[in-house]
Amino acid sequence: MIDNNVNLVSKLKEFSIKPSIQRIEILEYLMDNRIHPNVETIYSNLVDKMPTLSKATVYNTLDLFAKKGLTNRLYIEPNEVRYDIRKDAHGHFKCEKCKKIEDVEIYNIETDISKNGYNGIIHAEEINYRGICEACAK
Amino acid sequence: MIDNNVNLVSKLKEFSIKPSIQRIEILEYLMDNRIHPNVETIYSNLVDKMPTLSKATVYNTLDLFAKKGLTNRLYIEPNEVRYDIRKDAHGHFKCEKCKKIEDVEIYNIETDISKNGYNGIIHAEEINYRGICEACAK
DNA sequence: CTTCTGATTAGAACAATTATAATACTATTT
DNA sequence: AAATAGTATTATAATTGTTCTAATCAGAAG
Repeated sequence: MIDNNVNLVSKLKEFSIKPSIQRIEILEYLMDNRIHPNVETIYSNLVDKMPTLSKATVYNTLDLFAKKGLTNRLYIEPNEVRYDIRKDAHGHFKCEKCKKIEDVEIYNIETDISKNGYNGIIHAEEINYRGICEACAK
Repeated sequence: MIDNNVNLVSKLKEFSIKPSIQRIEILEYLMDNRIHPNVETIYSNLVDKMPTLSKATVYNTLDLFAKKGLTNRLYIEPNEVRYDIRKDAHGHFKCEKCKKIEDVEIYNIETDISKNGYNGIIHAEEINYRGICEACAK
């Protein structure tokens, strides 16, 4: 546990984020639960452990994480932001039946629009699919 | 005008949508304004012409259009759904400065995840970029 | 110890969306 | 033409994710 916290703290420091108990706990939750959670899910899972936690803190923390490049914001849901700590290029699949969001591997991808003559500055890229997932399809 | 409406009506029928005045007007707005509007924008632009229009009708109509495959719902914004009538494969670029959403062409794209061994049923695909657009970048 | 800055909180405010119940319209059948 | 059934539309309330704001807290700096 202590050893684990050392890792979490150094992870935060690696991204120039000052560690606080709330930030460590939120980071730990994200790393242990790769389910692309929303703020509500994160909050309700941590509030038992940290009774003084507020939703605003979760929002603030995740905004900070995103700004520092530690997490990505996912806009795959119409009405809520999801968060993903996995940083390598991959896509997401939202199952319309079971509602789960899965990572999907995307090989051979060529979506670098700068190679297509686009000269804007790209900060983030997101590839989303919607449909029926493998488990629900059969 | 009458001629134009004929086109709009046949477009609706092509997608098995029963024409109504509201549906014709909303479709016309989408075809004339390729700005990926949200419900609010569509509503406020049409309410002068059709004073009895309600937002619920706009929501219902766009949900119907999406279900029938006439439009796509875009989740590029955190808290609101945008609508796009263009149906060929392309991406979207949201400028964080001027807030505009542009279409971006994506050539050489290989995002067909079924080719990567994914066996789910894909209903929709979305590729979003965020950053600073060409106009704001220079 | 005091001051200052940034972190955190709690709760109000806001805005997009959905749900619901009532009303109006349209087409069909009698 | 009248009655009926089914759909379209409305108006409003309710819900919900997010942001804002003012107050408090914790820790660092002087």
